[in-house]
Amino acid sequence: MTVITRFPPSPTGFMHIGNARTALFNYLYARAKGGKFVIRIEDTDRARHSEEAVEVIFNALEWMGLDYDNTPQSQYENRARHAEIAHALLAAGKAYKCYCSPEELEKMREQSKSEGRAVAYNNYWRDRDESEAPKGVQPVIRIKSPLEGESIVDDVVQGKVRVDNKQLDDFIILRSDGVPTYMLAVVVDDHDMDVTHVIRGDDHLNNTFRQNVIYDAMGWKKPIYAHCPLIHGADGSKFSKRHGSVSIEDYKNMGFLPEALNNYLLRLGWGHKDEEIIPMERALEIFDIKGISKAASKFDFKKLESLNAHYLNAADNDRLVDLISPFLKEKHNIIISEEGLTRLQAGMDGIKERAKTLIDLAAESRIYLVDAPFPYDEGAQKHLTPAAKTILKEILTELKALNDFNHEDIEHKCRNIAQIKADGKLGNVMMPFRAALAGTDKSPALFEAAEIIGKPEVIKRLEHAIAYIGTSASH
RNA sequence: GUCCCGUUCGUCUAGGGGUCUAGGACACCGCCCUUUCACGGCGGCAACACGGGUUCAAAUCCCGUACGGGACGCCA
Repeated sequence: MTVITRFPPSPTGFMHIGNARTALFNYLYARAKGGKFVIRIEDTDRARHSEEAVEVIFNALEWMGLDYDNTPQSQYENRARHAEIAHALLAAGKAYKCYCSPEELEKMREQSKSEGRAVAYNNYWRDRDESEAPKGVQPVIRIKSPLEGESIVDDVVQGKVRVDNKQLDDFIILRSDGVPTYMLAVVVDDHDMDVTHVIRGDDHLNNTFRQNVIYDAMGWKKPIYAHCPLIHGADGSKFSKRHGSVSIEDYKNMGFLPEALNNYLLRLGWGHKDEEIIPMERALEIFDIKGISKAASKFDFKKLESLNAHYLNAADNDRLVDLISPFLKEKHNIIISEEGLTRLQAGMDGIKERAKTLIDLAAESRIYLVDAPFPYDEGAQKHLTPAAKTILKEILTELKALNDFNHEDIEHKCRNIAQIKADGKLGNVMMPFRAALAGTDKSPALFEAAEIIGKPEVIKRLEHAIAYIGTSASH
C-alpha cells in the first residue's frame, strides 16, 4: 500500500505554526514511507476566501521546503462531486432534508444545553414527511447518525477512543444554498484522493466520529487516523495570536532559518531518544507517527533561538549574506557594496557563531559594511572618554606604522600599548578600539576584524573617534 | 453544561514492570577561558499531579480525584 498523506489548509491569510507542524508531520511520514504528500485547499467557505490567502500558504510551504506531489486541489472546485454524494445519500434514505430555520435551531441548542443533553438538533425532520415542509424554504441535507450503540476510532496516537452514539447528531452535509459542508467535503475528497493516513490536530478528534458516519453510509474504507495534540502558548491554551507570533511569516521575519524552525517544530510533540539536532535528512530516516506524544506542548521561544543559533553557525556564508541583505536594508538602511561584500565574506565565520537570528547577524555584520564617519551608540560612547583619547591616539600612531596589516601584529601593538599606557590592562585598550571600529560595544574578535576591515578604513575610523571625543568632551 | 483527551525537571522530551538513587536538550545558577557580548569547557539546581489498587516489583498496568486542554456552527 502506498502511503498518501495530505495537508488541507483553509486559507485564513496566514500559516499558523500548528498547521505548519501538521504539514511537516504529513510530509515527513509520506516521504519517510516512500509515499505521496498532497495538498488540498479547504476553501468551501466563500466568504473568507481570497487568492492572496492561498498564496501565503504556498509561500510558507516553499520556505519550509515541503514539496508536494499533486497539483493542489481546491475543495470548492469539487463541490459538484460533494453534492452528488449528498444526493446519493438522500436517495438511499441515509440522509434527509431538514427545513428548520436558524432561529429554530438556536432554540433547540438552548434547550438541549439546559437539559444537559449533548446533541442540539432534535431530529425533527428525520422521519417527517416532506409534505409537511414549509413553503419557500430551501432545506439543508442532514445525514442520519446511528441512534444507539457506540462508535470507536482506533487512533495511532490516541489509541482506541470510544463515544456513545447518542453524542452524535444528524449533522448537515449540504447547506441550503447547495454548498457542501466541511464534514462532507473532507470525507469525499480524502476518499477520492486515496488518502491513507490522516494526520491532524486533535481538535478534529471529535469530528472523526461524524466523518466516519459518512464513510459508513457510503461503504468506504476509512483512513488511518493520527490525532496530534495541539501546540499551546505559555498559558497553556491553544496557541493563538494573543500569545504573540503564531505565523510562519512572523518567524521568517524575526530572522529564523527554515531548517531551525522545522527542527524545533518536529521536536515539539515528537521525540526520538536523545536526539535534538535533527535536520530534514535525518528526520526522513527516523520519523514515525509512533513518536508523537499524547500531551499538548508549550511553545518555547528560547529553545527555538538556540536551535537557530546552531543552524546559523552551520549555514553557508554566501547564503547568509543573501539572507541578511533584506534585514540590512530595512533595519540599517545598508546596501552591501562590493568592498563591503569582500569584508563580510571574510568576517562571516567570526560573526555567525555569535548570532542567534538573522537580525543579530545583520547587526553584527555592520562593522564590515559601514564607512566612517558613523554614529556611536550608547555603549560605544561609554568607552569614548577623554582618557580613551590618549589610547586611541597611541593605537593610531602604532597602526599607521604597520606595513603588513595583519592580526598578529595588530594584537602585538595593542598589547604593548596596554603594558605601557593602560596599567597592563588590555581591556582598557580594546574597548575604546572596539567602539571606534564598530560604533558599539559588541563586535567579533577585534584583531581579526581590524585586519579584514583593512588599514585605510581602520585609520579613518580611529581618526573620527578621536575627533568625536574632542567635540564631545565638554559635555 | 455534555462528551473526548491529557498530566515525568520552569520548558521540550527519553522511558513502554525490575538496568531509574529517572537520562538528554533549552532556560537558569556557579567556575574556567577571555579583548566586551557571545561561543566553548566543567559543574550545579530541578520532575514521575494526588489517592487507591494489581504485582515479589510500578514513572511504566487498572480505577478514582484534582487540575489543564479540546470539541460541541448552514466555520474549517
